[in-house]
Order: sequence, then C-alpha cells, then structure tokens
Amino acid sequence: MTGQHTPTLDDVARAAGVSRATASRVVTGQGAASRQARDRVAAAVAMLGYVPDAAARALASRSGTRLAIAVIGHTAAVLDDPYVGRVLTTAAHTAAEREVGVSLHWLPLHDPASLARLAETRGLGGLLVVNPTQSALDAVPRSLRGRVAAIGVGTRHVPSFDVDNRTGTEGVVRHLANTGRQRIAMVTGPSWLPCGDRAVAAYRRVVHACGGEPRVVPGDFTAARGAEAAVEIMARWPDTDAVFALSDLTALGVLDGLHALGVRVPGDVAVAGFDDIAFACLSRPALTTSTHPVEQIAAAAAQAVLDRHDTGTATFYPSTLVVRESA
Amino acid sequence: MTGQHTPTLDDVARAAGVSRATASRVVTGQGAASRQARDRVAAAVAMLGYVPDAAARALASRSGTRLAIAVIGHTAAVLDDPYVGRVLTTAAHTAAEREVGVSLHWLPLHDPASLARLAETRGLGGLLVVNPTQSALDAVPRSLRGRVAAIGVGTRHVPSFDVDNRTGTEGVVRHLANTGRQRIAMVTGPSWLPCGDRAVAAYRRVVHACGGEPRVVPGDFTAARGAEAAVEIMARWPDTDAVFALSDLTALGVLDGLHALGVRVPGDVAVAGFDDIAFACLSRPALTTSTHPVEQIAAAAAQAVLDRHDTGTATFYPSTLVVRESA
DNA sequence: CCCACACGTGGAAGCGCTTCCACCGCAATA
DNA sequence: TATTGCGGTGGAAGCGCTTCCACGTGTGGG
Repeated sequence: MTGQHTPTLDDVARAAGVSRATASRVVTGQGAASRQARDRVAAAVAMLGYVPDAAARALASRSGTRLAIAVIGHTAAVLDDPYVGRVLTTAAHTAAEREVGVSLHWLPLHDPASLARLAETRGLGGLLVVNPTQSALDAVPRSLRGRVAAIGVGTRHVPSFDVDNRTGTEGVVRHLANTGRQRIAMVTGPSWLPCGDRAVAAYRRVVHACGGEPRVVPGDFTAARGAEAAVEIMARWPDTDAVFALSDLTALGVLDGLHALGVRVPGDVAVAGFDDIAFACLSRPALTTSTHPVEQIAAAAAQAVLDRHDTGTATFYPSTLVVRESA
Repeated sequence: MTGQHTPTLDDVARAAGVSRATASRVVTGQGAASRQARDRVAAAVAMLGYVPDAAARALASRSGTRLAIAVIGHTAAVLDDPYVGRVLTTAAHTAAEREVGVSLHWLPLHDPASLARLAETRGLGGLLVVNPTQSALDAVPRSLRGRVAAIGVGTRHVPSFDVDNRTGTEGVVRHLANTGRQRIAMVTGPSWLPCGDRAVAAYRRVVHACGGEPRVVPGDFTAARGAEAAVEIMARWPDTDAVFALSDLTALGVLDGLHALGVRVPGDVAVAGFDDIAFACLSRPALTTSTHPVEQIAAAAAQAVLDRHDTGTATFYPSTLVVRESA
C-alpha cells in the first residue's frame, strides 16, 4: 500500500485532473460542473475510496451537521420505556442513513435553560426534542427555527410529530364502553406532559357521553406507578370495571397491581393500555391497547429537521385499537 | 445583544488578554499555563459563554471526536430488545457526558466489510461494537486499535466487556436442578453470537453433572422464536420439566408458547430467562432470570474507548440469579 | 462584428481550532 | 559572572473542506 494516508479532496482533484474547487462541487452536488468533470471526479473518488471528512466539511460550510436528540425528563422511567427507546433508535437510524452524526442528551425536567444551552451549541444541524414541555421549547433560540422538531406536543414555532392522542384515546375508551364497561377509570401520564391533556379530555368526553363519571388518577408512564394506581383506584371506586392507562408500561403495572389485589382481568376489571409496545402481547392476559406508528413518527421528525422542510405546525399520526385479552 | 456572533477562541483570548495559543492550552487543559493566565481565560470563557466548536477541534487535532456505536445484525429483533436499548442509551449517555458526539450504525450481519468501512471513516474517536462476530472484528483496521471495544465477545486485539455468561448460566441451571428439575432444555441465542457458546457449554456441564442429557434448541433472542422453541421442545421431549432461555425476551416467548400448549408454569415446566429486562417482573408468572449490570458494562466500554485506557483483553461482569415465580 | 451572458473552472480566502517552534525571562547550576 | 534549563508565551502554519470571486470559453442577439 501507499502508506497510511487517507485520501483528501486534494488527492481526488489531482487524480481527476481538476481543481479542488471543482472536485468539491462534484462531490457535494452543489454548483455547476461539466459532465466530463463529474465523471472523472466520480472515478477518482471510487478509485481512492475517498470519504469526505465530516469535521472539515462542517467547519468550512459552517452548517453544523450533527443532529441532537434531547429527551426531557431523565429518569429511570425514560430509559426503561421501550417507547422512548424505539423513538431514539429510529431517529438515530434515520440520521445514520444520511450519514449525519447524532448526539443524545438527557435533560432535566424543570430546567428550560438546559435545552437553550444545548440549542446554542455551535455546529448543530438540527434538534429533536422528545416529550418537550412548552417552556423548554420556548427557550429554543429563534436562530434554530426550522431546524427543531418536537416528538410530542410542539408550539407555534416548533413543528411537532405525535400520535393522535385524542382519537386514539377515544378508540380505546369507546371499545371499553362498547363491551359493557360502565365505570371506566384512567391513569394519565406525567402532569407536565401536555399531550396528556388531550387524551384526558377525550376520555372525559367519551365517559360523559356514555353517562359515566370520570375517574382520573395521575400516572407517570412507569409500571410501578401503574401498580400503585390500580390499588388507589380500587380503594377509591371499588366498583370500577375498567382501567385505561395512557402507557402500556403503566397498564402492565395496573395488571400487576390488580393481580396482587386478587381482581380478575378481564373478568372483574378490563385493562387497556396505549402504545402497543412489544410486551403488550406477551403479558398474561395479553394487553388490549392502541398501536401507533412510532417508527414513522420518529423518522418523519428526523427527516423534517434534517431536510429543513417546513412541515407546518403539527402532524398527527393515527392510533388504532388492538384488541387482545385484557379488554 | 452584540449581534449574532458566537464567541470563538479568538474572542476569549482577546478578552483575557492572552494569545489564542494560550487560551487553547487553558481550555483544553493540555500544556503549561500560568495560574494567572488560567484564571483570566476561565473568566473570559464564563463571561462570553464560550463553547468550543467540535468540528474545528476535531479538524485541527486530527483526532476524531465522534464515538461510533455499531450494532451488528440489524433486524426488528435488535430494535425491540430492551437489552440492546439499554446498552445503546447508556453508552450514548456516557458519551454525552463527555460532550462527544455519537453516531449509531446498524450493520448487516454477514458483511464484515461494512464494519471495516465504518472504522475507516476519518474523524472517528472510537468504535463500540455491540454483539460483534469474530470476522467483523478482525476486519477492523489496526490503526484503530486501542479505540475499539466490543460489548459481547472480543478478540485478542479488541477488548471486550460482557456479562459472565458462564457463571450466569451455571447459576440459573443449578437453581433449576436444585429445585428438583431433572430434564432441563435450553434455548440458545443466535448461532453467530460467540457469547452463546460459553453459555451453552456451561449449561451442558451442569446438566451432565446432574446426570441429565442436554436438550438444546436454537434461538435468536426474539420472543416469537421463544414461542416456537417451546412447542418444538415439548414435541421432541415431552417430559421436559424446565426451559432455560438465554434471553428474557425469548423466555417470555417460551412462557407464551407453553401457555398456548396448556402447560402450566411453573407447575409442569419451570422457565428461566437471562438479562432481567424490565418486563421480567411483569410477566405472569413473573420470570426467574439472571440480572446483569448492563449500565455498568456499557458505560465501562464507552469509557474505555473514549479515554483510550488499555483494559486488557476481556472484562466480565457478574450475573446474579433473580428468583421470581416461573422457576 | 461586437457585446452580453451564460456556464464551467481554478485561485485563494477563510471556517475555528490545535500545535510546532522560537522566544523570553528567571531561577538554578557551574 | 557566564551558562544552562525550564515554565510560560505568542506567532504562524496548517487540519480538509466550502465558497466567493475572477477569469476564460463558447453561444446567441443586437
């Protein structure tokens, strides 16, 4: 071999018999280049196995190339939730396909400034915020507008990609009602997550329409909280005959809590979740839930940020009921 | 504000009244600097809110700063496995703490060249390979030696960080034997994963020592395969009274398959898994398994690569039995 | 026949940083 | 006192790339 010298654009240009400027134009696809030049540069690239240096490219074009993914609320809950894991891996995968680097950040919940700091990092190609709070999003500098997206609820200035919590919730709660459940309780998500409001509102609406009374207990998307919530619900409203949890993980916890209480599912109480994580079909009884296109959502958000195409304010993806054994 | 000008090292140097070289030394901590210079630069940094540009730094120091994490064998199986998710998020988190970027890569299984290509990317600060095959690792150029680590089984030249499959397996299988199980079957991991060999060998040893005959069925770490495997096992050896799966996900699938068959767990057949994923305690019956310090393993591997400290060849982390209901 | 005007091209100036090198003063040694 | 050494410093040369700009060319319209 010719020594350990990774080929640079100069090498390519020399091999192709053109200037570095021309080689750059061909490689990036920006700017004009004759057909002949294009071919020769392409051949040289292939021959030398040239790979552009991302750092140099980012530096020279002063357009950051890194996609930062920020997850708000770093707790064990977030790490254990397969929903978040799927979002992360899909977004990262989308970025990897475009050969852009990814940095993952876990941000504290009540510190909007931390997001602002992250957003101000030079060399940021885009920012994807998972489960943002409004205040955090508002702290994002306007210089990044058009390169930020939220997975969850956004703001006027930050486009969002999320599942349609409203119709999703309606679907599940209606199913519960249609199968004869009269006294349906709900375990919500964390109070700071704005997407939960939509879902709770939808739940209230359906329950009222069926002549029932809402029974809402706060949750936090963890299984442990689900088990607690189940106990709370049964203590407070012993005649409850269905529980809807806004997260499968929580629903699984509810199943657990109910089991410990000696309550039969779905005999005594029906249980339904939300998300359709992989384990939903593995629990005993298998969990009735609502499935949403997480991969599609995460990929769309990543693409929107990476390609800077303006996608309007909010895009919702349909969530569809999956009936299994628990309800 | 003074216009949209992100402060550069030049600004810092000017504000501190030193040269750019000195400012750089202070900021990076490399090289000598007087106490006075250090203080003044630190003050300037704080005042201006200076953040070093990663791209420029990488370019100038020609020491890539990105940590690439490669997951071998991109299938739905890998994405759904919370074990992999935990490894990824922990490694990414460790990297983020050090302010190094991360790029995630999903590589095809039977293409060692793809890892080599990735490894040759300029500007790579380190490479972490999850679930590598031997041939893939052998394809990593020696120029990267000391900056590669495997999570799983490594090679002579690539240090590895892994759970101690041998004692972990022994622990589980012994527990099965000690609780009166005589005819213990095992569902392995994918055949291309070298770590599986250790576990299978350990399983054979314990079974032989107890006077039993090994009953091995191939698995692939998915739940679906676990369900199939359960059916296969019961068809082939109807008197089986215990199943050990080398992955919780698979064990959960086994539970499912057994349930469909009308086999009671743990009454008729005991089931044990490996990994202790979050759902292991949520299944019905709750899964007996072996827990390992995934976070610790992933963080150690990431640190080793990032800090370039030579950690010898292989580090094993203990796996400890967790007895729940299924065995 | 000359000017305007595209288009393709190469020269050269950086992007923000690290690092080699030469330099300077000062204390320790001879 | 002359010599070394060394910690601290600034100048300057790049790292590999993009991109502005000026400079030919070949076309078409006036």
